[in-house]
This record gives sequence, structure tokens and C-alpha cells, in this order.
Amino acid sequence: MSEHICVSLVPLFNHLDMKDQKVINTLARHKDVTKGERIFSPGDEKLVIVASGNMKVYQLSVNGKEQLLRVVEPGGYEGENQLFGATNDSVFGEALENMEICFINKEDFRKLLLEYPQLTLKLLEINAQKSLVLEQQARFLSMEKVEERLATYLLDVTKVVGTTKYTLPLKMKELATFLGTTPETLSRKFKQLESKMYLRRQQKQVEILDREGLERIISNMR
Amino acid sequence: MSEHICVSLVPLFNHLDMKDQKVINTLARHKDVTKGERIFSPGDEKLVIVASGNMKVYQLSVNGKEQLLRVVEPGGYEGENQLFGATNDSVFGEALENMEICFINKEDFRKLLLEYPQLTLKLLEINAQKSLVLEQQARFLSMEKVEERLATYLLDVTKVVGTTKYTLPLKMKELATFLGTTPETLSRKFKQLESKMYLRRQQKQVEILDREGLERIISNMR
DNA sequence: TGAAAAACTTGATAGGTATCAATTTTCTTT
DNA sequence: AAAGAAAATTGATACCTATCAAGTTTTTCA
Repeated sequence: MSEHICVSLVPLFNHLDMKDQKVINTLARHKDVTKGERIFSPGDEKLVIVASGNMKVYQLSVNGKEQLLRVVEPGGYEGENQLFGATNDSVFGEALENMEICFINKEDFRKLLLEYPQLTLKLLEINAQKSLVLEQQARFLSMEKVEERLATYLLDVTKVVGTTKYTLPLKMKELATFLGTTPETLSRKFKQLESKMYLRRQQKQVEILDREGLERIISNMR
Repeated sequence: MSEHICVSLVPLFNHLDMKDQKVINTLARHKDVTKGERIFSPGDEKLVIVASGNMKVYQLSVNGKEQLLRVVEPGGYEGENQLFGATNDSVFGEALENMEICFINKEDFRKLLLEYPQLTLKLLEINAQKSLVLEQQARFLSMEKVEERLATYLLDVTKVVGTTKYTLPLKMKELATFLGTTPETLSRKFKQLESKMYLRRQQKQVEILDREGLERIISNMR
């Protein structure tokens, strides 16, 4: 696999000259990870860049329950907060499938920022976006009804992928924690939406049939 | 009121030379706002700095329900995401009491960043902290039981203020939305905790009597 | 490929909490 | 200080969903 793949992939770096990208690439440690493998743990201080595959980022609550925070797709990264003094004591990263990733350690990354000031601006921009998503998730989790959260999630995905037919990147089990519910309830809610002809589904293949129906669910929760 | 109060208050700026702070201060528009007043709305592109008083930051869901995101205390700020390209289409700011605030508009702030590169680093640091809090809130809202969320919240506050006796900065109504519940349920939960002698309360005055009791609530939710 | 494990589904049940309504208390404003 | 408004409390009820259990399907891996 081409060795500069990480750096050239991420929006954080790919606006730089090819020459600079190569320099940065030498700082990155490349790694293939297999499905289910732990990629980072609380206490780690490194930037993780996703080259291919999806990485799930989740936290464990005191009582050991898992809460999925987000799925990082190729070109995304995670761990920048720890590089700026925030301490992570509960967030984990795990490979949802076989993946290629890169690491850049704290010192190297700090050096990079000094050398390439444009990076900080990019970081701030990407950060801003991430915060938005986190805020959305807060709004999201505060919806009482699972049906509402699921509908919101499904519509969000169509917005992102641009089609009404897509494959869920998550296991039902994981999607359930993301939606703040259980696999059992999620399964039932899917069934309900199918019976209302709002969507069709086969395993993780979902096709939205009635977008307005889903929207009605959301807004009908007065 | 001293005119440079905003700038000298915020961690974002107060590490700079007095001279520089004064320059920055000339860019800030100072304003007194009264309790309940709207401070910013979706679409605004300005940095809001809190000099005194507390500002609540909340969002409205499609169906008009309010979700409290955070309370910004003196020295804190809000709106930086919009200055970096993220569009805010649902977040509002409102004065919890009579307050003093400052605004810096988008262009001025961008100029500042170019002139004072140290600021971007500070911004990144503060951002990292904010992200942590948002992630905590996600974990928080995904706790099923209101009792658990309330206990977590109360313990968090003691950690922050350092004492077991404090005044809640929020109306019960607002605290309820923050905890993802209703005023009615919140009222009942408080009553339960009081009857268990975990705390005493008079209006917004809270005194934690049995910290371990509260901790047990959280970890007993297996 | 076939067995074992994991994931998903379906059913029944109990319990938590939102909701509605009514009352009391606190706060605001003149 | 009094009146009106807003907030908080209390009660009753219905419903949603977590939980437990069991069965089915899919995936994993030897």
C-alpha cells in the first residue's frame, strides 16, 4: 500500500504541498489493524488518522455500559484533544473492520504545528465541525422516543450519503448504543417503520421509502 | 465599569501583554444585558465573551423542545465555531441574570488570530476542553435513569465548586432539560434523594450530605 | 465446510417517566 | 406591598422501553 496514503487523505494535511506532505508522512507510523482491534485507549496521547475502514469511538460509563460517540471514516482523525491538554479517561477507539491507520505522536504533531501554522487554522475549522456534531448528538439523545431518534438518524444518513439506499456502517448493537437504546428495542422500531412502509431493510441494507413519513415522526413529537 | 474587563477576564486573552489586551479590547463591543435577554441566535457570526453573570446556551429541536447545552460562566466565551465555518442553525444564548458581555465580530477576530498566533493555540486548548465536556454530556444523557443523571450532575458540581453546599445556577425547569427530563420528574427525584438523606435542599440551595450514597446510585446501575 | 460464537429477533413483563391537571410557592413588576 | 405571572410541586395515569428469556439467523474461524 502506498506509504503516503494517510497524509494525502486527510483534509487536515492534503491542502499542503506534496513536498510538505511527504515530510509529514515520515512522522506517521503506519499500521494495519484487524476488525475488532483496539486502536487507542484512555491515556494515549497520539493522533490517529484513518486511511481506510471505519473506526468506532466510544466511551464506557462508570458501570461499564458502552456509549458510541462517533464513527470516524477514512480521512478523519481522532485524539487531537489529548494533544492540547485535555485528558481522556474514558474514550476508546476500535476497528469496525480491517483498516489502515496512521499515528503521529504528540511531540511530532506539536512540531508540525509550529512549522506549518496553516495547520492550526485547519484544525480549528475541523474542530468547529466536530463540535457541531457533538451538539447535535446531545439534542439527539435528549429526544425521549427511540422512534424519533431512529428517524432522525436515518434521515441524517440520507443527507450525508445523498441517496435513499445505503448500508448501515454499524452493527445493530452498536447503532442501539448510539441511539441510546437496546438492540431489542431497536429491532422492534425498525420493524414498525417497515410495517408503516417508511423503509425497507435487509440486514444492514436500508432503503428509505417515505422520507416525509419519517419527518412526520420527528415533528409530531410536539 | 472598567472597559477592559472582558479581555482581561478570559483565559483566551489574559495571557497576553497588557498592551495587546488593550488593543483587543478596542475591538470588543461591550454590552449590559438583562435577565432573560437573548444574547445570540442561529446565524450570528460573532464571538460572545461573558464578563459577569451566567449565560445559558441551548438549542431547540425541530419540535420546539429546548435542550440546554451548557452554562457559560464569566471568563468563558461562545460562538467560536461559527468563526471557523461551522454554521449554527439551532443554538441560542440567553442571559440567566443581568450580565455584562462583549462581542467581537468575525472579521476582527480573524485579524486577531493572524496578529497573535499564540491565540490559535489557546483556542485549540480551550476547544479540547469543551469537546471533553460535550462528550461527557453524551455519556450523561445516555444514562437511562433520571436518578442516575441527577446524581452524576450533583457530584460533578461539588467537584467543580469544591464544596458540598452550593447554589444551583439554573432553574429547575432548565436543569430538567439539561438532564433530559421534565420539571415534574426532577422535582420528584430531588424529593427522593432528600428522603434518603443524601442531600438537603431549599429552593436552589443544595447541600450534599452523603456523597457515597450518590456514588452508589451511579454504580449500582449495573 | 461445519461447528461454535456472536448478533439479531421475538415475546412477555415490570417499572420508570412523560403527560395532564390542579395546587402551592416563588418571583416579577408596577 | 399587592397582583399577576411564572415556576415548582403533587397526584393520577398511560405508555414506552429496559430487561429477561428463548429462539433464530448470521458471522467467525478452525
